[in-house]
Parts: sequence; C-alpha cells; structure tokens
Amino acid sequence: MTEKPYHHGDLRAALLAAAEAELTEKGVEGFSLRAVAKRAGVSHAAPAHHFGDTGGLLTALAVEGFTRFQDTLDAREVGATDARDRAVRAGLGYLEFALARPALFRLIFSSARPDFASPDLIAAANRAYQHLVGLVTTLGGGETDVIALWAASHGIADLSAGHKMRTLQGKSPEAREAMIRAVLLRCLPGA
Amino acid sequence: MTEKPYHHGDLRAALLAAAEAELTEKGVEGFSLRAVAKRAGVSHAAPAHHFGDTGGLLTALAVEGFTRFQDTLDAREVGATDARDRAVRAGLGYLEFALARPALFRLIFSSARPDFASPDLIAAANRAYQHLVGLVTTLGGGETDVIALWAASHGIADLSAGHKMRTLQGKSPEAREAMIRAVLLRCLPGA
DNA sequence: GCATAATCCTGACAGTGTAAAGATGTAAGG
DNA sequence: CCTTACATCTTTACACTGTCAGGATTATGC
Repeated sequence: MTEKPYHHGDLRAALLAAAEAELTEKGVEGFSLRAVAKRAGVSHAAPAHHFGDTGGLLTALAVEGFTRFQDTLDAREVGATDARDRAVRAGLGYLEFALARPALFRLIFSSARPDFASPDLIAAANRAYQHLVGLVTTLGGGETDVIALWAASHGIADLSAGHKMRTLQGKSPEAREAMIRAVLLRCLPGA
Repeated sequence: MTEKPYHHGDLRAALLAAAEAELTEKGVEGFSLRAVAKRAGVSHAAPAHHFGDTGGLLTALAVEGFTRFQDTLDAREVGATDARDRAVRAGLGYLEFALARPALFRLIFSSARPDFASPDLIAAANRAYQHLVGLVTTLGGGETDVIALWAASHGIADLSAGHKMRTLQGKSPEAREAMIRAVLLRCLPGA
C-alpha cells in the first residue's frame, strides 16, 4: 500500500465521512469545506470535482442524513406491541436521532445550505414522510392526524436538540420517555 | 444635519436594524458582519466596539427577536373567547411569527451563533416560556400539557418556516387555521 | 501503445471575522 | 478656555473561507 496515491480510490465516500465528522464538531454554521478536504488528506479544491460546491457536498450529506434518520426510526419501531405503540416509538426515534446527531438533524430540517430541490434529497425526504403517513393511516387517521404526530415529534426533537426544553432534560430517562409517550398519544387518531 | 458626522449618534440601534435587514435577506447562515457595517454606512470594524464580535451582535438581535416573538403571540391572543381559545391563538401566533420572520425565528430557535448563556437572552427566553406556562396552568394543566402545546406549536411553526410541511401550504388560510386549531386543541389539558 | 477522460493539485482572487493601532470627536475638570 | 481623558470610528493587517482557472498525474477505452 503506497503512502499517497494520486488517485484516492473512493474519495467521494471519504469526503462524505469527513464532512459528517466536521459537521458534528463545528455544526452547520461553522462548516468549512477546506477543513473537510484537509481532514480527508486531500487538496482544498478536490471536493469540487465530486460535489461541485459546498452546497453540493451538504446536499449529498443531507441525503445520507435522511436515510440514517429513517433507520433510527425503524430500529425503534421493531418490537412494538401494536400500531399505536409503533407510532409512538417512531416519535421516540425522532427524538433519539435529534439528540444523537444534532448537527445532521439541523442540516436536514433547519438549514438553507443543502439544495432541497435536488431529486435525491426530495426522494429521501419523501420516503420518510410516506413512512409517517403509513403509520397514521394504519390507525385510521387522516391529514390532521399526520400533522399532529409530525408536529409533536418534530417539536420535541428540535427543541431538545437545541437545549431549549429544559423541563425534559431535568427528568430521568424513564420519566422523560413516559412524558413524551403521553404527549404523542394525544396526537394519535381516536385519542 | 451634516452628511457624515464622525460619531453616528445612535450607531448601536442603526446596526441592529441593518443586522435584521441583512438577516432576513441572507439568512443566519449567510449573515455577514461586514455587510451589516456597509449597510449602516460605517466601517467594517465599527460594530466591534458596540457588540464585541459577530456573536454579540446576533445575541442582541436574538433578544430583540424574542420580544417581537412574544409581541406577535400577545397580539393574536387579544379577543380570545376563553382560556382555551387563548392558548390556541398563541399557537397560531407562533406560526405567524415563524412565517413572517423566518430568519429571526431560526436565529432564536435553531442557531448556535447567538450566546444563549447571555443573561439578557436568557431573560427574554424565560419571559416567553413563562407566558406559555401561564396559558396552560390557567387551564389546569401540568408539565406534560406545557410540553404538548409547546411541541405542537413549535413543530408546526418550524416545519412551516422551512417549507417542509407542504400539506399545510396547499390549503386555504381558513382550512389551514382550522386544521391547526384541531391539532392544538388535542394538546390542551382535558382534551 | 496512445489518445482521451477522470481525478487531483497549485495558485490566485475576492470576501470574511477579528485584532491592533491610529484618527476624530466629546466630555470633564482645572 | 484649555487640556486631559475617554468614547467612538477608521485604517491596516492577518489568517481563513469558497470558488475558479490551469496544470499535473493516473486510469480507461480503443
């Protein structure tokens, strides 16, 4: 294995990994393309060929973020006792992702830097949304119920990621989960 | 009135106004301190004396933003038929502010650039939170109810400000408001 | 093997935030 | 009134940023 081959091999993936690390350390607002390149051990202009500009890199990262977001929800849903419990668990997964990867959460939900007109990103976002719709329609809910569950889940997650909701931070994990379950249950159809 | 006095007179206020204009045009992530100074017709290092660094300016702007946020909610609450309607109207004001001033909304809720340890900012945020607590406790609600109403209001507002919730965008203003009222009512105590 | 394309680097440019030091006005005290 | 101190603003400088143009290197197709 040569020390530094001119061609990286899979620079695109390496840049994405470096970008995610950079993002979690500095946040969306402190994100630096040159720092990502340096972290990947490559020249500062190397990312341009793969992603165009900074927005392109962040768009690709947002696509990856959306799938990881959905993965976290899916993982939480396994073992659900019934359809209602499954919807509640999805909301808990929403929060879990926001707390585990706040920067990625901000990138996909509260940033203007990715190109949200990108077909890939639209597709990734739609997958997550359609999954939510499926959860609610299984319970016999309609548009209003989708909005209710989404808003409550997102509100708790976003406020918790920004450390705004200190009432929840103070509680023990069990008490916190019980509280959130109670809130989410209100948003389910036929409550 | 001389054209350009060396001392501005009230540069601090002028910079805050310029900063808000700059923020609404470029967003938090495109915010530039030098552009603010140029907009105020002053040297690029002038803001430093009044606000220290960029974070200081954005912190002061966030304090102003929080009071305007609360003003919007208060304005919506006048004319409420009862306590329940008042809480619902507060939620509608939450959304109104997020749509009218999305950049300011992002600054106070989803940005890491202001110094949220600043006493002024903490005080402004606490005022808004205590007002929410008052709305809920008047209805006989507890901690869980506060979280429910806040999360739903914030979720709807944040997702709408980011143009993520297209279900609501498509509706007419009347249908939209009716839908949101239905969601918020679920979060009130004794639903 | 050779032309071509893909990949990565170097160098340059305008723009950014911040710090230091100088310029200019204001205010206070004698 | 004059001077001394202070507040305010400018100028200059530096390191850093994203992006572009052009050159160097390697892989690929024929």
